[in-house]
Amino acid sequence: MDIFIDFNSDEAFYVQLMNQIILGIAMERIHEGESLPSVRQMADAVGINMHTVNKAYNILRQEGFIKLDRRKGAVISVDVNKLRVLEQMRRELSVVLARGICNGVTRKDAHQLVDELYNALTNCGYETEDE
Amino acid sequence: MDIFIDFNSDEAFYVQLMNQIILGIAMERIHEGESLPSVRQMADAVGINMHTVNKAYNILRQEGFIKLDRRKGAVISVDVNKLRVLEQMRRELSVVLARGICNGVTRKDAHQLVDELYNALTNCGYETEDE
DNA sequence: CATCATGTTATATAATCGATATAACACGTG
DNA sequence: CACGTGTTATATCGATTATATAACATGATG
Repeated sequence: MDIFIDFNSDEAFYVQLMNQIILGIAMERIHEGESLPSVRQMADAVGINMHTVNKAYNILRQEGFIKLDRRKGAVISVDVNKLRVLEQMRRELSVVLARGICNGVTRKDAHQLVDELYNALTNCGYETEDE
Repeated sequence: MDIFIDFNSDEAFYVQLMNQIILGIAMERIHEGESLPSVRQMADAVGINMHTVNKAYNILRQEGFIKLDRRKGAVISVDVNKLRVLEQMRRELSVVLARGICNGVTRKDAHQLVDELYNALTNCGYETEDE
């Protein structure tokens, strides 16, 4: 998991860290059962403070992406909760889609974007069907 | 345009205001050429400060949703920039989709969600095609 | 057992952000 | 002119973000 913090971004460091870890899990660049670097190691590696990393890890735990174990550190362990996540997606997506609709993004465009991102995240080709 | 600010939300007031206006434009509850209430009227109406409304209006102008005219106030005037918005959508969507993928949201689920929201926003039925 | 690294917790500080308040200015309209 | 408008300038207050230093309990290692 190579993580890069953009110090000029307007996104908080802990949010950048969280997002990249979530992307990493989705892209299977890190797998269930594997551990993230310790808060101090991660902090050193990406150049931010220990407590900022700790904050990110704790929210990730709270959201069910990792489990914190004093022995094994921050272990990837997704507590699948499809309904909860679908609700969260619905809320965030509605505004994103509205922005698009105002700017001429068609339904087809939106689906194409979803497919594109889905492929990029799952690396399983160009098929539109997945079940 | 009836706008409601959730004072208990963790979302900033000016973000809530922006989002509801963008949703309003997408849903055609307010149309190109029409004006939003003045910053002071809007502030009174929803119960927040004038400067908070001003901040929202200015960002909306900066993002090309309205034009500020001393005569006509905040006029809806979408400066269509599909490419810019698609880039923004790509960035925001990737994290949303990654969250979903980690939680068992399939490609089909994602498309279904897009369709559902697209229908809700555009009120044009249940068709999956739109061009 | 002693050492070490770990997560955790507690403070403290500085900078930034969000929200409000008051005031003033330039401008267009009635 | 008087009024409402957007705009700008300060000031204040609280919360958030990020850092820093320190301490503690615990698991692993030698």
